[in-house]
Amino acid sequence: MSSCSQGQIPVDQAVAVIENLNQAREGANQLKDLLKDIIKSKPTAGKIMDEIIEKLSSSLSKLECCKAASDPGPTVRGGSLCSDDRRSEISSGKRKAMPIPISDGRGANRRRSQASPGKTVISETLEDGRVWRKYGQKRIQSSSHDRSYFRCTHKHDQNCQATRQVQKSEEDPSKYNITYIGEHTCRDPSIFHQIIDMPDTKETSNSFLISFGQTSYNNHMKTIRQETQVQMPMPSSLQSAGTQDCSEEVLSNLTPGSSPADCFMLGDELAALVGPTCHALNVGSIRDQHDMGSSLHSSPRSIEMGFMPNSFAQLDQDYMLFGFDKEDDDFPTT
DNA sequence: TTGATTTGACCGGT
DNA sequence: ACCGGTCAAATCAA
Repeated sequence: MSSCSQGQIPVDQAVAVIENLNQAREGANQLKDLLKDIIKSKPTAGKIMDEIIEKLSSSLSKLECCKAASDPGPTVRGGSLCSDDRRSEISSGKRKAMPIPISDGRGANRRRSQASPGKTVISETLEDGRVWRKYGQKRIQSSSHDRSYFRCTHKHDQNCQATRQVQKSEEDPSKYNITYIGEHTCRDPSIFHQIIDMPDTKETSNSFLISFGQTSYNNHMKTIRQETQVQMPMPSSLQSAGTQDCSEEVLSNLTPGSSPADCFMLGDELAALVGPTCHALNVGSIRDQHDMGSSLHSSPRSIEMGFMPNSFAQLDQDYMLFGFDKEDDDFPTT
């Protein structure tokens, strides 16, 4: 049985969905074009259209990846999943003095095939909601600006193959041309926002959010269905005393600018705060469930904790997320 | 101390 | 041989 790598959607259905999404995106683009005069006077309308198109594109790319994953095809990097695990072999000293045997993988397909140019976007910011790690920078012949190379932070811990290339725009150096290559296969909590953004999808029907903060979590959170959201003031004891321990099985999902010290333990106090309003959450027992995947994501503006029973593969089911704003600004959208 | 960035070297494709 | 993508030691920063 051929199915997507997440084991959720049969490929034949995925193909049909891709077809529908393509038509929907095409229609949205046409609609945007037709409404361009209205969009000029009401930029919000244009923004909404852009978001719709973006969501469709995002869903499409995920499904395309899903479909591609089911087809036998060339591997991205010579089929080696651990091609750069050579650090342990080169213990110390200059690399120049260390001849590398062909058999260790260095002779493998090191350069990515140019047959897959990736998806290029122009952005004023490098932020896109993902956590990237820079691994190189090169002066490019055809450009006056250097090109920077980023890989997903979770390349090693989750074998995520996503990379991006960032280059300042030739036309407008204040903007960046960002080329995304490969799909994220990691489960970065940043994508929780994308899930939360889609209140009508199946994904959120089983998700829960507790948001602490002086104001609503942000505009994203306003879209969450009422029955799965609990708003409450930030407990003072969590602001201070609760920050010293981080014994959860926390993945390295911290965004730049954050620190491990931002993590905190959710305890019985929170369970008491949640109370019967959110009886589906057995907060007191969460930290005792060792087979539960959990992750923590923090940024200068918010802290989120996600808990997924059993494995990341079941992200869509019984997913729980906690978060609160440190400030009452809108959460950065990317 | 640990994780991220820098930067020259290495390597494969053209 | 050249170009561009990636590696990894050195360095930086928190």
